[in-house]
Amino acid sequence: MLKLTKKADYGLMALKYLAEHPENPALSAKDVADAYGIPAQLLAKILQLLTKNGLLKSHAGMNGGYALARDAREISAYEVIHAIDGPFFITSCTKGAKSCELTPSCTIKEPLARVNDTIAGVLKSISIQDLAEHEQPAHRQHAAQRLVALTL
Amino acid sequence: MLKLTKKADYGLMALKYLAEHPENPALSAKDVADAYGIPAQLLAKILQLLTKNGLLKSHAGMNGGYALARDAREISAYEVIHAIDGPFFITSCTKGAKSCELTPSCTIKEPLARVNDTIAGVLKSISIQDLAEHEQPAHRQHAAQRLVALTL
DNA sequence: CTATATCCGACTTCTTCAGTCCGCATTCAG
DNA sequence: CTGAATGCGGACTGAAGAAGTCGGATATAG
Repeated sequence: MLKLTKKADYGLMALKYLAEHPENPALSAKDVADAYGIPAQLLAKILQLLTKNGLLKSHAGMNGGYALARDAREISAYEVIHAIDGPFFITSCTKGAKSCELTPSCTIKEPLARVNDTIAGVLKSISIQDLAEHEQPAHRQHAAQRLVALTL
Repeated sequence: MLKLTKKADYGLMALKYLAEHPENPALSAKDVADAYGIPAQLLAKILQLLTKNGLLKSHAGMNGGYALARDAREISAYEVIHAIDGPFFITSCTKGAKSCELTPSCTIKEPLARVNDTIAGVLKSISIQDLAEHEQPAHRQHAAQRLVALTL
């Protein structure tokens, strides 16, 4: 509950790895999988998804592989998760399509939708570059601290 | 992925319902279940969990039922979710017990742990009272807006 | 005593996640 | 041209967790 799937995790790791090795024109799925001890075939499918969603560029054939489609700063964790796991909603009864069947109106949803937006906002604010840098940029740390101060 | 379980949803709804009916000394699981169209036996187990974790007070026997153990302002959404679904971690490899087995060190975890804390902070800031009130308190809306501004 | 409650463990069913398998298409080296 | 390396993509299996059910024990008001 409230957990990222391993696929999303793997995807983030893979993009981070690519961001850390910009010298290579293309790294194969196997390269990345070996680097992290991830099942290669599984990672392959994940990278394919990311390619289909425009986050990666792929090149088939020998010495082929994947490379970031954009600068690492321009790819957010949100995009990665969204590409792999699809749109996320905190609540089971997403008010998107057919809303909540239960009850007149589960008024609970409205505040939780706001939580949902907040989480999405935080994830959008984190770039692959941020993951690749071992030290977090200072301004982000401060933002996080003030954020907690505000919301508590 | 990244979704609340229905149990947690149900728990929040039930607490909200109790908060909206402070005049009743105790409402039975069936009362609440009927009000929302939730399976009664399932909700019963959820309320038992909440009781065991000190969020509700129970009274067996005829005219028995449940009541909030504290003021609705003093019960956070975080507590409810935690009581029902256990401790939550965004990442599969929680750095709690045995940390991540994969790889030297999946450095990805550190930034995501911060996201985790942020989400927890937001959930802690929301009380059952907030859910029960149809209008969100203004200061909280502003906080959320500033939060997004800061983190984006 | 009885009806209505909570309490609690075991169980089934359903869905989703994680991972595998296999065949096909693309590209490059020799 | 051929073969190896790679991406592409559907189908499948097994395991885990979520959702919900069942049955029985205990407590309590009338």
